[in-house]
Amino acid sequence: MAEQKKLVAEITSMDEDFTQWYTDVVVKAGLVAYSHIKGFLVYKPAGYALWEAVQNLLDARFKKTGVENVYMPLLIPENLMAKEGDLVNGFAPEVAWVTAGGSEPLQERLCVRPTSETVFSDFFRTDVQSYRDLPKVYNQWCSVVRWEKETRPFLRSREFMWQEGHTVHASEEEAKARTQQMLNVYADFCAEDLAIPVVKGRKTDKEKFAGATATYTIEALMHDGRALQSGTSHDFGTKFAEAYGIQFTDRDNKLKFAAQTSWGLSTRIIGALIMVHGDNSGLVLPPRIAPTQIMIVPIQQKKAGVLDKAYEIRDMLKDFRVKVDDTDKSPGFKFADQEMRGIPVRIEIGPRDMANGKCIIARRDNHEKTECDIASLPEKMAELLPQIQKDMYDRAAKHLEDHTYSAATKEEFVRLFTEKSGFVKAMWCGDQACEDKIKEDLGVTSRCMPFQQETISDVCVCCGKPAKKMVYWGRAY
RNA sequence: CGGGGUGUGGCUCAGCUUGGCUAGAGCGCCUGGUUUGGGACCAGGAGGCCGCAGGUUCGAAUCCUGUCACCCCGACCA
Repeated sequence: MAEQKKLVAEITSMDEDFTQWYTDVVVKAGLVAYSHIKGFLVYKPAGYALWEAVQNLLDARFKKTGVENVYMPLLIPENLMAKEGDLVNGFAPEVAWVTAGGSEPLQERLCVRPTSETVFSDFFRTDVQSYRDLPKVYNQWCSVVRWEKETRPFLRSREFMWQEGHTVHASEEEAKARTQQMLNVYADFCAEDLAIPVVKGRKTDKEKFAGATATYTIEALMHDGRALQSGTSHDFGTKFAEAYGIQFTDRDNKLKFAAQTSWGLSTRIIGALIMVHGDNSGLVLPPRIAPTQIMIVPIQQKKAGVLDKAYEIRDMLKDFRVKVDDTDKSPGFKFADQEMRGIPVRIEIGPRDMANGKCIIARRDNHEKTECDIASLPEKMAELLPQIQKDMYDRAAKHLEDHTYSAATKEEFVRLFTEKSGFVKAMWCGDQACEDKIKEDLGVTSRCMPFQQETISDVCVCCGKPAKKMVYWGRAY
């Protein structure tokens, strides 16, 4: 039953053309539609439901750590944006501007937020006066705009939805602890809810967020061996506080600059979900995130009692997110369509099964079909859905492991990136010139300096000087 | 921003080179019927200022000029 043959004719095989496969899945699974503006997407119900599920699961994790949600303005005056030099320079090329209100030109142009450090900082400036006001652990769910030149659904769009957390603290240690805490929230969310294993680490100075003192990241590996930065957490130290004047009086009656963090995870994570778990029949959703977990397909649904039985099964399974496909499409169409959409479990029920009180259960992740007593379905599903979740994580973890290589020498490094796709662990001297050269020569970037360091050799894989850090390298989306 | 390509019913495209009748196909959609365990079939039906503006011509989807948009490939990015 676990046949690999392509059951759905409309999508390109992922081995043939991974990029085209991705586009086909995104469109055919009904996640998004293109709009009239490049890089701005219509999120259809199936796509938005995924984002809602991300929001619900992640927000619940945030709240457990004391996060409060707020909302900040969409537009930022140019002078406010300009106060922190690195940030402006970092985002300047991709900012969209509002220059007129109605028919009147504006005195000062307004930028559509590419990220909200500036507005949060400006707000904190007046809102924080005493150590008693700290910490403030805020988050907003919103969309931001970055005028990207090349766009891909979910992976890189000009408008994208995300959450951005912004916090202020009385000490730099506390801020640093918060960045790591949130990075762990992201990593746990990916592993437990999305069944996506990630590598946790710190970004090099070249790759870090404009204006941050340190950027931490979770990096995931897609099915084609390319890396995707899936969530970031930034430590600002007191840098923004100094630029925006966020000072507070501490216990010792001294005026001090506050320490800040920010952390974000975007709709890009949906791209990761597609590219980590998807197969040649389409999307494959882990049960915990799947908007619909079980779809019941009645066979010969016009025969007396069949639809009633399907609804009866649905009611038995009301602890799960379950639906009956009672459209008048043929069963074959429904099977293929639901596979395209990634629904984790399908239950087939027809006259043949009804006669002996059984039904067919089909797993989306491995195409396995089994027979099951209708009466024992609730227990069976309570067991099967977590099993699928676990199997999907294990498969992704094995893929990550199998596609993570080590290179001790430059020759090995070059060979691996020429012959293989995935992460390559290699030593680095800490000099940006080597990062630049590696990018130039191989099109490969440093993904992160993992928290779990190893010593592969003593010297930099690029220049041969003494090594400072072990780095995960990869081709990134 | 540089190089290449494409704009024709909801979608994928044909027609354009060599201007000419009422602009076509497949898919999808609607109605009715027969079907239903891996993308069903029959019959009937609806739907198009040919991206936009101007020009040439008796006549333009087709030729010319301009313009806009999108796609692909490179330099920048969650």
